[in-house]
Amino acid sequence: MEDKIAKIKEGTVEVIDENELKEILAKDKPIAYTGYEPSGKIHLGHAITIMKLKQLESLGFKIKILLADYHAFLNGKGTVEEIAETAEYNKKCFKALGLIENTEYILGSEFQTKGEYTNNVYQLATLTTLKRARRSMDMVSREDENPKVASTIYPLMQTADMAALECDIALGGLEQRKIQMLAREGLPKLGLKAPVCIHTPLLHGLDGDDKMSSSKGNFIAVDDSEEDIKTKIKQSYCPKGEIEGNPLIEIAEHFVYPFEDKLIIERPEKFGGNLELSKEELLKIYSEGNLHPMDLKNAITNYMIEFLRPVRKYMNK
RNA sequence: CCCGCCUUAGCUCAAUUUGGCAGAGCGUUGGACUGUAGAUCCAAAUGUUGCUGGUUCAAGUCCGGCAGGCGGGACCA
Repeated sequence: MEDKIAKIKEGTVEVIDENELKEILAKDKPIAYTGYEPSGKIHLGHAITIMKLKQLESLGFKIKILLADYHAFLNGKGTVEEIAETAEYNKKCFKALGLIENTEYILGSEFQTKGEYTNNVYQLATLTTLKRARRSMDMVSREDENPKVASTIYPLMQTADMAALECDIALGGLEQRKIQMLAREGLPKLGLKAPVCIHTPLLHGLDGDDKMSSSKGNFIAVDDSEEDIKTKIKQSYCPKGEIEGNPLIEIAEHFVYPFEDKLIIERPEKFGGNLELSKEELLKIYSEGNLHPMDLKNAITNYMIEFLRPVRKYMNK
């Protein structure tokens, strides 16, 4: 039990609430869900949550992935038809990342117009202030000079989703935090049980921006070609000696060390020869300025090309 | 339904009272400097001026219509 909790917490920012998590772990087949707005590219940021879902699956959870087509529509991401296509593509990406057999993929529009669901949304609408709803969308909403009513319906629907999907855990990136907290507050008011909310950290963009995001093009997509991975990493922001906000250090933390004890760094003799670094060693040597950024970049490039090889393979078949 | 205002490069905005070759900053791209990127320096690219009709030798600029947006008013039997 304690062991499971430690595993679940690993690589997350917060679990709200840990005591409730214990109760959930006692259940027979608890349900964990994450919702994704269909997106043109599935990138490493998405992959962090997918990997966490995989882990939850291995710990006995049933996984539900919401392909949130209506949410994307409300967020101005395109026409319903375009979004439906993107959703199919995303589903394939998620499968390529390993969520194949025991994962239930659910299209939002399949249930988000039903009576009980919309009733919950209307109930929540009477309980939620405009400001609170808008504020919850700060990190999620597409920036819009003229914000639409849609952006305030969005968090209410996300709350209703949790009830409809009967989830015990709602997993999401940290940008979801305010919506999730709104949900934890709102659901009990409807006499419903709020899920445990788990938030994963946000990856910095390759350009050093606060957030890796498909709209900014500062990401590595899970199905990027080897060439794309190379050039993207080569052009990445990577200040010497700095660990904080360094996207390549973050990639190492989230994509290398959960799976490998050592990161292999190959470099010519004139630069000191090859190295194999544990996480602690990497952080130490890099922050001391004793590992050249280019060596780190080359190592991460080689690693990520291999890491994502099965994904590319799956996507191409 | 009525009135007023707004719409110019990817973004923020210029374009002299009184029509005269559509510009800047940021961003983007390319080079220089670095064993990476960034910073810095140098260079370059980018426009159906919301759409549409008209006046004029000449319209971003003046007139009409339309669309979208913002603000207000009216209606509240």
